[in-house]
Amino acid sequence: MAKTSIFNEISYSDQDKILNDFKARSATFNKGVTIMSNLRSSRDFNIVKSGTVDIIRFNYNGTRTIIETLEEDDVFGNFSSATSEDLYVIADTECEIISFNYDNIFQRYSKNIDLHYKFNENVVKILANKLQSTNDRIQILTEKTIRNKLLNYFNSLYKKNLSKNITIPFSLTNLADYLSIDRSAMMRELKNLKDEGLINQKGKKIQLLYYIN
Amino acid sequence: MAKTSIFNEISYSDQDKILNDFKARSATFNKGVTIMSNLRSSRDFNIVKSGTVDIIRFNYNGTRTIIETLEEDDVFGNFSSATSEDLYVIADTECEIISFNYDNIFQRYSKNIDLHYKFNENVVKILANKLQSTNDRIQILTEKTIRNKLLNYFNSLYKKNLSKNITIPFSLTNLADYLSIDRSAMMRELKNLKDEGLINQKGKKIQLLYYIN
DNA sequence: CTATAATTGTTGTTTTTGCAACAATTTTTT
DNA sequence: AAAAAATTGTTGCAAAAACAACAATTATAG
Repeated sequence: MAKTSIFNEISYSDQDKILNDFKARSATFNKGVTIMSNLRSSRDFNIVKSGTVDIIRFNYNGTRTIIETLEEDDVFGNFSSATSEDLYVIADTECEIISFNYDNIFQRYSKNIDLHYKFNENVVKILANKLQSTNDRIQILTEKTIRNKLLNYFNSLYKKNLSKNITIPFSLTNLADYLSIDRSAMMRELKNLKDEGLINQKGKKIQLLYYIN
Repeated sequence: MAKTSIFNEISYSDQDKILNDFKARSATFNKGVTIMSNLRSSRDFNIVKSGTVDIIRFNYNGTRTIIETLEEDDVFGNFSSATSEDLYVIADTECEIISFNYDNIFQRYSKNIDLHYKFNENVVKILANKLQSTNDRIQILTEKTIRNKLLNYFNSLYKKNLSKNITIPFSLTNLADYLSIDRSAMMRELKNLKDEGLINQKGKKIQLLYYIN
């Protein structure tokens, strides 16, 4: 199941019809702007059409954590977070967001229904995909040691890019947070991996020196 | 978004039409039987119509871990697992499973299309729901201490049942596995929680004595 | 261009967790 | 009903991770 875009196999003119029929809203946001402040209670299904977006949790101590970084064609909505979390969606770069209301998507129209059906198919595929990457994340988190979390995470990047030269898509500080481990402990473990000749690392650039698969 | 069944708002006679149009297969399995042995490579979308099934991973050391326990109306498919995992689906009790092939679901028929559209709506809602509970699980796993993992997990059960008297739905051994913590360390922490008067616990029965929300 | 903020890199110490091993209890099988 | 298997409950000890604190480097903003 390869990555599907919401408008996969839908022509531009048909895309317009869909946007129109489903009363979708399109908006552009400048870098740093808060796109949404209460993701959990949103009734929208949103697509990142261009740019990148961060999903962020503010911790009780005032610090903020990046839960996820989304790129073009990624989607977000209330399904993106746990039931008790309250998340913010923030523009990481200038970006365009298209928003559908759930109720509108499921409204059946006599016209263009074939088209709507295709759109729904894409939505299903995207959600199934997202579910799979969420499960990937769970597998990483269930690893018991920091070393195994790191190696598992590196492998997932390796599989995505099919290259042993990988670049962490966020800061090391955020990586520690993403893997739910202490940053200094992670740095120590990265050093161990380097000393043992398993990886090269300089900042976010990592080269895997071990045999995979 | 309340829990949706795949046939939500679809009459029995219409359900038959859907099963027929989409060439769904229905099968009954006895307790203990392996329903599927290679979930990751499955091209099916499956629904538990009755009974309960376990999704299981066999660890390299020969032990098995329950990844998930599914009940009536729950669904499973290749989206249920991480890309590198190979999982087994096993009947926990006698159960009936309905399987759809992805390609068939997305085929458009001129007849009954309204019905198919409704079915697709339900599929979307179910996947969105599943994504949310998966995110709940991630939130629990990202807790740093065993105590916080336990309390977070208890809270999720509390929210589900709206009662402070909760029953762990699997053995304590499996609970430790689910939370990805050492069993003995978990038992120790349960004892601490009891000693501090935060909970009562006897086997799988737990009573929450602390203030929630 | 300089000052300020953020991130990275490092280390010692404390706390938590995992491991191992075993007895007690409960459940399942024969 | 007895035997076998699985689960629960405990503990000492070793290993791993978190915490804390700070210097060095890099990025950002005025």
